[in-house]
Amino acid sequence: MNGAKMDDSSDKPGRRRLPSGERRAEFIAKAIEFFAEEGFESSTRGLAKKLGVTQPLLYRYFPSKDDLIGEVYEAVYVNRWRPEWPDLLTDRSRPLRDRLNTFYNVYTDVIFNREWMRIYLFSGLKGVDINRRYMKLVRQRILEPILAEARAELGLPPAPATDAEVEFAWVMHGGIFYYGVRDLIYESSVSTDKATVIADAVAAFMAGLSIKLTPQG
Amino acid sequence: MNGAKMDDSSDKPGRRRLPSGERRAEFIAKAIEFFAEEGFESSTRGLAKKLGVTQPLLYRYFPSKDDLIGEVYEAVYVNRWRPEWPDLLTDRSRPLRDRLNTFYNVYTDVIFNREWMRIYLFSGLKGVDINRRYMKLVRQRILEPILAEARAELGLPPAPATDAEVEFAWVMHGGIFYYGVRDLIYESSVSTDKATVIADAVAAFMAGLSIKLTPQG
DNA sequence: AGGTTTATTTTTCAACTGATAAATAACAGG
DNA sequence: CCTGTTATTTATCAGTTGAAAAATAAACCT
Repeated sequence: MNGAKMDDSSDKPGRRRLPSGERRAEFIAKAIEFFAEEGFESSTRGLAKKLGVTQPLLYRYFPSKDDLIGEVYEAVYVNRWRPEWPDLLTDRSRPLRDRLNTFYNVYTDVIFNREWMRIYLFSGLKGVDINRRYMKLVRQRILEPILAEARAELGLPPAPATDAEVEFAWVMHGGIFYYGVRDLIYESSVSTDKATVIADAVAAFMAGLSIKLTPQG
Repeated sequence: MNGAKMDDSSDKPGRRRLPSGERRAEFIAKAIEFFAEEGFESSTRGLAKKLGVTQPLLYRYFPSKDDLIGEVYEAVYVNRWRPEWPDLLTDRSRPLRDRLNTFYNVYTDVIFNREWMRIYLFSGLKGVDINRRYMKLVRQRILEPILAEARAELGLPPAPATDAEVEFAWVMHGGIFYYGVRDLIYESSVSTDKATVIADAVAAFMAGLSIKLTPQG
C-alpha cells in the first residue's frame, strides 16, 4: 500500500510531497474516519498524527477546523446520496412491498456503516441544520413518494400525504434506522440479519398503512 | 425562587455556603443540563460559571470530571427508570393494544425531553457500555414481556421470544424513539401529536406481529 | 466571644488547543 | 546545475483545559 520507496526499513517518509488535489482528498477521507471515531471536538493534531503529517499543514488546505468539518459533511451527506434511489420506489411494474424491500436494502447498504452513522449522530448533536436538511431530503424524496405509491396501489386517488401519514412512514424509517444504530453505534449484538428486519418492518408498515388509508379495513 | 435575601438589587451572592449534600445535588442537576446542551467535552469552567461557583469547587465534590459524568449517567438512566413500567404491560384485564399505548405514553413522558435524549446520544457516542446496559434493560423488562403477552393474547403457548421477534419489537420501539429524536434533537417540526404516533406504531406492530406469530394470518 | 470545622475562593501548573509566520526542502522547467 | 514554485516542517502564540495546593471566610459549637 505504501510502497513508494524500495527501502522501507524505517518507514519515516520524512517529507512526502503530494500534489495538492490528492493531498486534499486524502485529508478529507481520513478526517471522516477520524472525526467519526473521535468526535468533532477532537484535536487537529490528532488528525495530523493519523495522517502522518504536521498539524499546520491542515491549515494550508482548509482555512479553519470548521471548514474541514464542512467538507466532511459534504462528503458524507451529499456525495453518498444516490439520486436514483427514488426511482426504485416508483417502478409500478412491481408490488410496492418488493420495491420497499429493495430500496431499504440498498439504502442501508450505504448508510449502515460506522462512519456514516457516527458522523450523522455527532453532527446532529453539534448543530441541527445539516441533519434537518438531510431529513427534509428523506421526507421529500423517500417518504412522500412511498405514501403516494401506497395510495396508488390501494386504488385511492392521488392526494398529498397528510402529516399523520408522513409520521407513520417515519416510524418505519426510524425503526430501521435505529436497528443500524444498535448494531453499529451501540454494538449491541443484533442477531437477526438486516434483510429480515427490513422485510418485517415493511410488512408491518404496509399492514398498518392499509388500515390507516382505508378506514374500513 | 431565589428569595433568600430581601435585597437582591445586585445578585452577587459572593460566597453562598451550602450544606454539602444540597450542593452536590445542585451540581449534578445543573451538570445534566449543562452536559446535555454542550456535550461532555465541554469545560468544567463552563459548568462552574453556570453554577455561579468557581471551578475548583467541583473537585471538592467529585474526584474527576469523569466521576461527575458518571453521576450524571446515574441520575438520568438509573433514577428516572420506573420499576412499575413492566406492570403496565402485564395487566391482562386489558387488551394488549391498550396496555402498549398506555406504556409508551408514560414511558415517553419521561424520556422525551431534551436532557434525557441528548445525554443518551452523547453517552452512546462517548462509550457504549452505559447504553448497552440500558438497552439490555429495555429488552428484558419491556420488549420480551411485550412478546410474551402477545403470545398469550393470541392463544399461543408460552415460549421464549425468538431473536427475530425481539428485533421486530425493537423496530416499533426504535420507531417511536426516533420520533422523539426528530422532535427534540433535530427540532424537526413534527406535526402529529405523540399519542397518535404511538397509537399508529402500536397498531402496525400488532398487525405485523400477528402475521409473524401465526403464519396462517 | 473564641475556636474548630469545612465550604469556598484564589493562585498556579503543565498539557493541550486552533491558528499564524517563518524556515526548509522537494519537485519542475530551463 | 540553477532557479523559482510550493508542499511541508519548525517555531511560536495566546487561550483553554483538568487538576492540585494553599489561602480565606462562613457557619457551627461551646
